[in-house]
Amino acid sequence: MLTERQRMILNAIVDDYIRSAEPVGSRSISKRGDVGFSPATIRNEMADLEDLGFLEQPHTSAGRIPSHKGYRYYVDHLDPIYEALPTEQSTLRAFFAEKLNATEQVIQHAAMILSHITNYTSILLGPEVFHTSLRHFQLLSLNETTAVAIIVTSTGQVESKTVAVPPGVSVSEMEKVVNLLNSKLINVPLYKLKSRLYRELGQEMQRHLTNFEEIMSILDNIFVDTDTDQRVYLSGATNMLNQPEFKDVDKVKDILDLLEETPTLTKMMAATQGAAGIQVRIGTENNHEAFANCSLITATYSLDGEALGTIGILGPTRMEYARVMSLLGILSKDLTIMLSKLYK
Amino acid sequence: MLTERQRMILNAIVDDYIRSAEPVGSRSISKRGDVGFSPATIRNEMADLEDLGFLEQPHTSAGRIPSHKGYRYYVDHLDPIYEALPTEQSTLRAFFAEKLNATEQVIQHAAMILSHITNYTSILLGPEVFHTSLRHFQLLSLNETTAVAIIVTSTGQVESKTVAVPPGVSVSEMEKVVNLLNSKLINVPLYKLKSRLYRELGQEMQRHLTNFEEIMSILDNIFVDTDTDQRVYLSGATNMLNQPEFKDVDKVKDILDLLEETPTLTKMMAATQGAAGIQVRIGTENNHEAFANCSLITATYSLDGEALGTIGILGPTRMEYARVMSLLGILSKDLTIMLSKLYK
DNA sequence: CGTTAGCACTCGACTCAGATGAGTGCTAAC
DNA sequence: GTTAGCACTCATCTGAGTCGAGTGCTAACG
Repeated sequence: MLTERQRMILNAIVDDYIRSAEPVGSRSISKRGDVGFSPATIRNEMADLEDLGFLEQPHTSAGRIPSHKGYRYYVDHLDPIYEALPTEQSTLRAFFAEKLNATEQVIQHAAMILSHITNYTSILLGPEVFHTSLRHFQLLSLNETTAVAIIVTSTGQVESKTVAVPPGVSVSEMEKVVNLLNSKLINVPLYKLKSRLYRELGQEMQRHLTNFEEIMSILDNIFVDTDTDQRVYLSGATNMLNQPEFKDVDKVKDILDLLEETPTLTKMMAATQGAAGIQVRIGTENNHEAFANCSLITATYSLDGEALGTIGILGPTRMEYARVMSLLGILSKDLTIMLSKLYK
Repeated sequence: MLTERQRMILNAIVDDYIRSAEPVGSRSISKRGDVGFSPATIRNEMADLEDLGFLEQPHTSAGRIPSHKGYRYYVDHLDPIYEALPTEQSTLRAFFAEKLNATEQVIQHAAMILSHITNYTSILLGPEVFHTSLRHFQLLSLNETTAVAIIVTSTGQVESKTVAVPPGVSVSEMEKVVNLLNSKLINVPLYKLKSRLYRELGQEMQRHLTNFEEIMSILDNIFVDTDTDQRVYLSGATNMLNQPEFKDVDKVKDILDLLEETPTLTKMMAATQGAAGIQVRIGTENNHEAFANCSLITATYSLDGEALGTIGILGPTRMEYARVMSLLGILSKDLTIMLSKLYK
């Protein structure tokens, strides 16, 4: 589709623009050395690239900037063997040297490191509780009307939920249920918990319990959120303010607002959950008005070969794709290794 | 210290400036009606107020803006019977109509409501785990080397921590300790837990346990953070960007950065913990460079007459003190009532 | 025929001078 | 003590002029 020379020129323009955030002119490309042509020749090619939709011109007599299509081409044809700087790699490795023994801590800390190294905003999705399994269940009554349910998952996460207990349900009855769950449903994945509960234990419970209906509704209540609730960790949101394209408050306000909306974030991050490798969504590919000038790069970490969560970096469309992709690749692999060490 | 007329003029200037964010001139004060003097007279008084340090002038031929001292005077002499608008009050009340039954949910939701109503940033400090007492303790082994400790407090909060288990410590031994804690230390405030543990149970444990030292170090590990860890909830950070004085990215960057630093926030919020009533800290009174142009208004909510946590609003020094103070007053009282209903 | 030098042209960014007007301080009169 | 009047200040706005980076086009070159 593009000639080799066009490819090189497009590449040079994107590179330059990523560094400078200013429209790139034919002269500066020519001077770089890696494209050995005169400005005039490059101008001709640039005009062609603009016709093809890879470049844009803010106004006549300005240089060119990459269009979304241009970024997309750039990313799709990126040199795959690019390696992050050794200093960055070592910072990242140092993180894994630290002894952290709770999943949540690990993820949270990873988010911080990632935003610090990259100078962009990091968004991490915690382990998908959905796919972990039940390790221990407990119901503790707080007073006459409320109780707290505690679920410990196979990854050592502790989820708790306070629920209302209808009058008439006794402590001893609840204990029966808890014992039943702990003896029969250990190691069942959480997303199967509800159906297994009904299918296998329904009859037995009905026999043992006088307030079957009420107790079932309590359990429903407990498991309703737990299995969709993927915790999202955000770090370095204010790094957005460092970007020259967002030096105008109005432009960055919508972005930061959206970052405060955890449900939306979760949904956005989960969109590529399961896809292998490193995903890049450029500008409008994010399907959010506010992120029209942002790119999101994501990777997945896993446990036992099953995707657990997602790590991502949000930056301007003019972001250092190669560097960030390399770093995310390293971190996702290391997270996978670290988590499996923790829970094997 | 100030004459009645000076007080009125200062009041009028602060009011006007809070609304308009623009330096206030003598003419506009005169036209308001509540100060029945000509611009010339008001000008004279304004000059005096500036000499006294209550007002500042951005430049000759501009109006006056309140100095920190001016705001301080304004706040200290605020009409104490100011009432928030009925519509705002009803929004706030509606919040308490919702049935929420976990402390954490309540606080988090309150933070959201508060930032929405006020259009400022809300910072809430969750119940001080420190002062709640132990309701239930549990240690669950995850694999050979790690275990998860679960602490349920009297307010129904569930705190968990994953800890490393040194080799040689057996499950049965840990169970002994757990049983001991649950039978002897229930209802002991968390901050006394460690000392009680050593004083009362040290001997007994030493008798029962072969690995006394190791187990004690695990317990130390578990209780070390729990008692200082006050969770902070932030909402509406981006509301800062709405303020005209922060329309410059550089000015707001430091503020948002500081808001991301939870430990600093916690410390700042806890600074007035325990003080009765509504506290206002204006500009540099916050002891943070970045908040030099911000004011923080806080109130405390409690349980059983003991301060549990703090709710606060952060805004520009030019913030609607009366309105916010009224709203915080209402919310803190209602929170106190709601929490005591939940846990009595 | 692809490449390049040359040149006229475009247009945002910057600068500077003048006009505008909100607001002040001072003085003198009420 | 209060106020009208007035000269003065100074940030903001406006428009003209300049600058320069960058373009597109044409003609010449190898």
